[in-house]
Amino acid sequence: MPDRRPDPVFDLFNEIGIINQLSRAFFEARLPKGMLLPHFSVLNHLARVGEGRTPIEIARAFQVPKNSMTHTLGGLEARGLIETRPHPKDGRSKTVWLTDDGRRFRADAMDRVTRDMMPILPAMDAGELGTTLELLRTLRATLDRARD
Amino acid sequence: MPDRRPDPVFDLFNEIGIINQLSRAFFEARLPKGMLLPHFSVLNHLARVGEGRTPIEIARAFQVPKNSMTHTLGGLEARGLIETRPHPKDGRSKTVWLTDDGRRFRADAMDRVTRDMMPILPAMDAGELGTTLELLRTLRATLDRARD
DNA sequence: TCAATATAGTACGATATAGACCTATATTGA
DNA sequence: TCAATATAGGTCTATATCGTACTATATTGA
Repeated sequence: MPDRRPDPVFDLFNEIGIINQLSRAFFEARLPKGMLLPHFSVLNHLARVGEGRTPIEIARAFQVPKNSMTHTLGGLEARGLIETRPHPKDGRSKTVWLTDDGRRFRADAMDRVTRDMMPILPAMDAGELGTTLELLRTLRATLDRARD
Repeated sequence: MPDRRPDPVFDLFNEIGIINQLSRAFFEARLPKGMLLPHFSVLNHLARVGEGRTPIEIARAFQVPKNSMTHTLGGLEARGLIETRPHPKDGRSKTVWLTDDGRRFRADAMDRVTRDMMPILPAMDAGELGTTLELLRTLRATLDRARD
């Protein structure tokens, strides 16, 4: 008879929630006042995945409501770290680009966080890290599909 | 020469952030209007780990600021799902207990969420799940220690 | 073709989250 | 012992988050 209550999955969500809190705190302690994790995450996303994305694409990538992303992008634009241009094909939409300041800011922040992250890494086995990432990606895809 | 940029760990944090969003949405879609994931999480924590905890202990368990926990507990108390009693040993503190309504509510919500979670489970290998939980607990402990 | 519907983004409002500061009680150590 | 310090919890405030409703543009299909 299979377990009727999937405790391990609840434990997993619980652990994920706690690590989310801790990593948010870790990052934000290394960002200037007023900059939050979502700001850094979006800059990083643009630098890694590519600029010229639309706000809705970015919102989907982070699985946050588009309103939240509008707000985050507003903060970045007010600080001059991104700029938006009209969408060449879709009049309803627009595209998001890093400014030079934004690129610089992101690189600096990344350096700072990376440096302080280094001592943490040895605690984790590379193989297990791979397995973990794989499982989390599966879980993410499944949850994504489960969302009617 | 080792990788100077711990991409996999950043990827891990990123995946964790996204799953956090998705699981929050999954749970909240199955809770009555106005009830949020933190409310359910605290009820569940009390039921599983034990009642009679102080607010500060609960805040530490979830790694959220005590103010946030005060707010969450306030919501639960206003709905009659928990009650607080003075701390027997510490006049500054108090203890948190489930009410009968709270126990009932938590059991019902758990049933609903568990039922809808069932189809998701086969996507995950039990062994990998164990490895993942272990690694995340290590990471959590490390981050916890890194926090000066 | 063009009416019906879908989608991108925004404005507004409600509420969660969390920082700074305050009060009361506990703990510590000279 | 008791002054100095630490801790639990709350208040006040700022802001992040996100739901609802709206406008403008795109897409669809009869």
